[in-house]
Amino acid sequence: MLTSPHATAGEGARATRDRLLDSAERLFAQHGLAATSVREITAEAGANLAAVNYHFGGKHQLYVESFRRRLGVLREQRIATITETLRRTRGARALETLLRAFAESFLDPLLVAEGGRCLMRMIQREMLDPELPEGMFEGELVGPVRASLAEAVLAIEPDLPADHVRRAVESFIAQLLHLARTLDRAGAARSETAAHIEHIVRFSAAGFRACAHPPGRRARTRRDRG
Amino acid sequence: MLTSPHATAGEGARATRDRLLDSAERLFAQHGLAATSVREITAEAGANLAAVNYHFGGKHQLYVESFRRRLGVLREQRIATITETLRRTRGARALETLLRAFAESFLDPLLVAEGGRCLMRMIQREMLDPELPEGMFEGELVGPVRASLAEAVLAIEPDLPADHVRRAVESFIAQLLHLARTLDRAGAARSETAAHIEHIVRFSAAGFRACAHPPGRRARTRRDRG
DNA sequence: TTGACTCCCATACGATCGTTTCATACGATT
DNA sequence: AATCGTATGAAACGATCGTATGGGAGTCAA
Repeated sequence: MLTSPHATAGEGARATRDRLLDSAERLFAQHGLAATSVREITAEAGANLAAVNYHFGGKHQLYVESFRRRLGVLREQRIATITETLRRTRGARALETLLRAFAESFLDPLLVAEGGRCLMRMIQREMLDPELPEGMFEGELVGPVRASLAEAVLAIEPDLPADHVRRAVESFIAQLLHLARTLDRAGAARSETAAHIEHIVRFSAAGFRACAHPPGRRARTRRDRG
Repeated sequence: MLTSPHATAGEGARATRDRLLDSAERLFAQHGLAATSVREITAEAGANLAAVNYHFGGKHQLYVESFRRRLGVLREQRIATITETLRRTRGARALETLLRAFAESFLDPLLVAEGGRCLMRMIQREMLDPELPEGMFEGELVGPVRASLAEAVLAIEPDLPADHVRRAVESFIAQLLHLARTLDRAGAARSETAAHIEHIVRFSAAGFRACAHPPGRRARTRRDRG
């Protein structure tokens, strides 16, 4: 009702469809798929109850669509951060710089307090109760980003065993996800968050370097305070 | 119907109540509070639909009760692992030993494949959508365990700044939670899991030691390959 | 035997859910 | 002007939800 009742056909349709996606994203993030009713979504979007089935064919497909809309850009954004940082970073502290840049990029959607907060919650939910088509989440976001980050770390620290790096990337991301959960519940002060990121970077950089040959002695890559 | 229809009054009642708790725990863990119906629970427990309201006063209180039943023993079990390991461990690798013991204790409920798997999922859910009374989860499990582990690490590595240790404990637990999620979805082979635990221990031990004085130079506690 | 109490059952109630149906209004096309 | 496809609206459908109700079976004390 904010715009003219119908506008031109195509334009009006797009508006309703997008308003549904926006409301759905917010509500699905807040309460989950099962606990969000179509009536809630359409009411918040200022649309008719039947609009969801008309535009998307059902509640579940609206859920998938509201997810798909974000997955691609999030993936490209994160990978771009990685390759960009890798391109212009050299020196003994390159690993820390890379991890810091990725961490900030990773948590950025959460800090802007805008619609970004939603996506992070949707991701956490999807990790617990997968509702997306098989492999969509892993294939379109998690897998590529993980691979890109591991590759970048290996470019910086070529002496580390690839297997160790892959696991360390998991450890690093696990901490970021955990911090994201914490921030999501109690939106901490910006400075406090920066300190937390700095901790994760230092903690993880040491962890990345903590292994040269898996079984026996510790890493001694001479890059350790060169 | 497995036992005699009623048995003695007290005994029969206890049986139904406990069967409800068991089924509720499993189903709440699998699908969440909202997505689990009272009818499902009572059907699986072989009880009447009204039994939930009779014994617990409602669905939500059954949820809380099925949680409370486990929180205390889990907390004591984890703290006991910490203090016990701390008591009988000395030497340069004491930190690794402590972390390994805690990690195995932490993931143990997941590996037994019995009812333990449930609790882990319930915890992950509770971290996303808190349904328990305010502070119950944090106060009865998370807080005490976190404090106990931080204290133990400080006893082993007294030179580390307490602030850093507290954050590092978070980082360590974040990795365990992440691994728990992974194991929960795709129950990996036992050996694969052991290797993953070993990685987390080494990664985290390095992270714990990665800081002597927060801003400037790295930790050099001389314990690093003494 | 009676009454009180505990536990369980079958059933019903009101609410809410996702989805479907049918009717209408508008712009574009012929 | 007549027609068609698109977008929306109001209303209803059948299903399922959590909870409430009333009664029956069992035990125990008086």
